[in-house]
Amino acid sequence: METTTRSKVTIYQVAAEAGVSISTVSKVLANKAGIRTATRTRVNEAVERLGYSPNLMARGLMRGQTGIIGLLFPYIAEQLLIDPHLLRVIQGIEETLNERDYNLLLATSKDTLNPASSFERLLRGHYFDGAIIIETSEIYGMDLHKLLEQQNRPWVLMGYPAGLLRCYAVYADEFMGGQLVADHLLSLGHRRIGLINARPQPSGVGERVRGFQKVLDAHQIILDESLVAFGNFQEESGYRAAPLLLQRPDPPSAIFAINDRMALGVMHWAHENGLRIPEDFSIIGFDDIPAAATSHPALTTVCQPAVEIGRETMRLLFRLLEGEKPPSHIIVGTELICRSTTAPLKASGLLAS
Amino acid sequence: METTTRSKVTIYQVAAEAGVSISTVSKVLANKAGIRTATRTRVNEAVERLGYSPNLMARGLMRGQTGIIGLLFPYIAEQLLIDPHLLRVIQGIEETLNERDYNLLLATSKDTLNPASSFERLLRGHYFDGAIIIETSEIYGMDLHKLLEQQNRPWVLMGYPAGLLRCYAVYADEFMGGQLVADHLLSLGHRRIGLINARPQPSGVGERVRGFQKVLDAHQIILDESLVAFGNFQEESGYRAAPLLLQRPDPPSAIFAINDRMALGVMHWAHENGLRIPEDFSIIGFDDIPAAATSHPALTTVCQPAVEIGRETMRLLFRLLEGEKPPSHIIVGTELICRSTTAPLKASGLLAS
DNA sequence: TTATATGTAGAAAGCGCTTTCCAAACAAAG
DNA sequence: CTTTGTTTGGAAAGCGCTTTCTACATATAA
Repeated sequence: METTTRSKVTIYQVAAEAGVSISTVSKVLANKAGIRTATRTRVNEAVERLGYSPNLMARGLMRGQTGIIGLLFPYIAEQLLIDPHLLRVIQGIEETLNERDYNLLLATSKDTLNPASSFERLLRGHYFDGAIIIETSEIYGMDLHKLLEQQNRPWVLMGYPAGLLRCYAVYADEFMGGQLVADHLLSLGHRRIGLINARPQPSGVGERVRGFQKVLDAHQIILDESLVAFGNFQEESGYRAAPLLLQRPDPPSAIFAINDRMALGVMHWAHENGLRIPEDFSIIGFDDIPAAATSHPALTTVCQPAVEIGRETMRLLFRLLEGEKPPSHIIVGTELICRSTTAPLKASGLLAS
Repeated sequence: METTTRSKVTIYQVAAEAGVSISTVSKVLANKAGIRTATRTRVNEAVERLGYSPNLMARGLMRGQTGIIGLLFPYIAEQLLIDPHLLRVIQGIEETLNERDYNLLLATSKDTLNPASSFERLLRGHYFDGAIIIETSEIYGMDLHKLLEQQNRPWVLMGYPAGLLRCYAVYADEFMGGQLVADHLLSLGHRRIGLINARPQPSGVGERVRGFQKVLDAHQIILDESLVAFGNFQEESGYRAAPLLLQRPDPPSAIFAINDRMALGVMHWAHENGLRIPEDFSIIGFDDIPAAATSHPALTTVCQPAVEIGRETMRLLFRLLEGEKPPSHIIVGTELICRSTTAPLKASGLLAS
């Protein structure tokens, strides 16, 4: 408790305490050459004794950079509730941030009338050295990137750069994810496959369907239009879509729900209606939300390497900050998480055939 | 695109453009008296034309305050996955923050060796005017508050101030929540009540049990020791605890799980084992996580007014920043969310009796 | 010994702003 | 016409730091 620390201790007190000038203190702190070891230790001791730490505002002002990275995350609460994996992304960002001496300033507008306003204030305030923008459908409405470019500061989009192609972006290969799903189902022998799609569809999600479709096409399998239902990403909508596919006279032997929550909804319905998974039909989701691992049976799904996406995003931003000219898009692979809701066709079959 | 904006526009350019001194510009921007309206508009026009916005670092340096509130949130990703309601708290904080011109700097250490380090850097850097600390069991290990006091900056704890009583804190009345649960169950006629407790138990959670206990005591109902199971807050652990209570010869007619996830686990087990809710037994959770509303049947639970907690936390911090001497603890009420997993005793009863 | 190189520390400028204080300028009063 | 009061705007100091440039030692070479 009783440190010598008293209110504001500045570089001047340290200099006085060590009997040197403030320039010397500054140089010691920045570990610059040209200071005798004896002086150096003297300063360091003074710093220790006074419990000094530099005022980052003053430093930022002088250096012309702040050591702060802005994270522009519109509607954070809503988004995270929908997409818990974004949390992992933040984690990856944070990790990489802490390796260097950067800090995260979180901006999360929820002003529906003018979502840019709070961002704008931050952006224009010269607070950050660079920014990361979490992609949400909302951001396309605001002239964020125009603002960002005006500010002449690097920024990268974490997410699918729909309609915003001339920017740096890091995102998961959802197309590949869709392919993985199709490959998996096909390799299990399924040919009659249902799809639970959704609309409106955030930019990247369409890729899941396109990748899926592509593999089916390559195998000359036609995705029966009548086997496609639409939901809204909520579990409830999967629950409602399930009977549309499963109560037909010719139900699919496998279903791809383009996100886990809807898949879980289907499972729910199946359970309540006496259908066994994967004996009666296989189901596969997308996202690998926490609930996917704990559902009964555990859901086979596709996982986005969220932490890695966060890391890569920060890394890209750092390269930009260092004046490099890095690749503009970084796409990280997805992975099939094979659990217990998918099984070979022979074991399945609602149809006797 | 083609705004007049070019690289760095400072107060000097604005002054030149408007044909006044920088002091005048500064005064206009701060809306101070003593400037003729004509001059004022001239300056404002110049600001507009150049797209100027002040450098917040410089301003912060002069004013001695930064306009930044630090949010110290250890292990954010892990925590939010466990407690989605913390998201709402952040939302409440953000709202209140945006009303004034403050910004949120997020510090989320995950450095297991020395969790304080990243916080410490921030804290000592004079970056924030004040801080909010999200209570996690981890924070008690670090000498955060010592550091905070040394920095001489106000801070408030968002959470139950276990062992840290001499601080400002805002938290939910979990004791009251426990009482609500007991009242509800009792009013439905239940007398034989099971409890799914957990350990280790974060500070505030114990209050749920204590409140619950108190009401039972008041009604001279003895909480049968053998009707108490322990989990670890995960759904899985509720699933495992369920048979311990429900497969007894004398099962309870109602169960209080001290969090929703465990309650959901119990429901899961019940469903798989042919028990109907609420016909065969009632169950009630705590937290009101999103899944509680969408479960089948929807879970009766207790809700913490998370957004309000966030708001109150910020409000308390603002009062502190303004030099007031506000009450040190603010406890906001909890609320029973009555859904479909609880029913009067007559309709229940695994026992024929 | 003088000339030159090298190592070390301080003086001073300045980052972009706020704020105090002072000087005009003008109006009102004596 | 002077005195006093009231606006209104600018000069200047300074927030706490970094960085360049200069000055002084001391060491090396001629």
